[in-house]
Amino acid sequence: MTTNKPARGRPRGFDAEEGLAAAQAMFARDGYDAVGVADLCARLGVKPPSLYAAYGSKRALFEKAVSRYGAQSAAAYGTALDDAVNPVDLKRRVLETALDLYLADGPQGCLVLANLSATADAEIRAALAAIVSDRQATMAGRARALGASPAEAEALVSAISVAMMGLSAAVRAGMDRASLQAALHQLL
Amino acid sequence: MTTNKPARGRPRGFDAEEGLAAAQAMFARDGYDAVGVADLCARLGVKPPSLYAAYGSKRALFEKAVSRYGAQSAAAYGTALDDAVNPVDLKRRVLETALDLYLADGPQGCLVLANLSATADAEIRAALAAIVSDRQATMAGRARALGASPAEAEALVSAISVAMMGLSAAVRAGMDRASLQAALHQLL
DNA sequence: AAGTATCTTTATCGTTCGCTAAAGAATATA
DNA sequence: TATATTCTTTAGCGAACGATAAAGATACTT
Repeated sequence: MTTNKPARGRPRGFDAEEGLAAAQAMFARDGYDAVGVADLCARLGVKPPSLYAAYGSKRALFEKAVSRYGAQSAAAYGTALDDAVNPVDLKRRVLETALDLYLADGPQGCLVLANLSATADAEIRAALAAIVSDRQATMAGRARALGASPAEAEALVSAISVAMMGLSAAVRAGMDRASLQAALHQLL
Repeated sequence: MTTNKPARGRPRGFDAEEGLAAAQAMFARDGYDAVGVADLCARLGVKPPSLYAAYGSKRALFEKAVSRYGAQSAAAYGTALDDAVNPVDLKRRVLETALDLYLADGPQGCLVLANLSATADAEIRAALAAIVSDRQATMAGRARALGASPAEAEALVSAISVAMMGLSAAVRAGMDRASLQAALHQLL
């Protein structure tokens, strides 16, 4: 989709999309605060001005990484919502999808939830909270479409949200997959 | 218990226990990384050298705050474990106790779990992880005493741990008490 | 009163942070 | 070839961080 225009000046010496993917992995593993501009530059083999020319700022780079993560995970969650046949089944499918996602590419948890909990930057927390809020609204709508009352849908979404936050934190705390699955089935 | 020795040199100009309580509240609300030495000094009405003379370092102060938190919460969790009549009841009692604790004195969540998720300092994370591990061992022992098999006790403790992490994170994310309670009862 | 021990204040130190001005290098167009 | 445009490098800025040396203040002990 990124139409390769003829390009005017000196071409960029690195792949911006690869760099974004690497940055996303670093932010997911270590968190926004713990990943420094120097770390990112070292990983991308680039000096700070190149990184700033390509992405604008550390925050902008993080937000691009969050967008990328959202696009990646949207398909999995969409399938879970589409396939659900009733509200309780929705909860099970969403949480199992989440756990699979959190354990993919190493035990990194959820980029959104982990940084919502961990980042000191208030503006970033607000942006992440808005994403979570959107997710919750989508789930509540689907739950109502599956027959839940508004109050039931709210409660269901709250339970899913708490469980997702717990799973993300537990994954990052090092809990192994078997224990996580045992925990999840106890919470369904 | 703190025997007031006659005191030798110039007396301290502030109450170290009050300062510790204030620091604990700050660490609980904002997290270890986000609370600076300057913030602590401003809150205690003290210059850095006084704070360092009294507590040693920012990390030492945090660890004292964690100890204090542990002593405060031990009674509540002890009651929950003591009163439990079977493993499932134990889970319910521990999680309800946790939620009450997390909402006391403002929506601060769990000092241990919140900082385990949020802090960039690896040594602090390790110390907090050890505390969590101890807690888990205690709960598993009590679950076995109430008739759970070793495997059942492990699964139960994993579920409790995931739920506690989720509750702490959800509290800190601003979820209201009613939603938290609805979520909790869906996860029991 | 003299001496000693402890705390408080002032004024930083050295490091790391995110970020950028200025100059050089590589591509396009004219 | 000349010029414009864009990226990269070198070098470093200003701010915030945790922490401290040195000097002054206040208590107890002798």
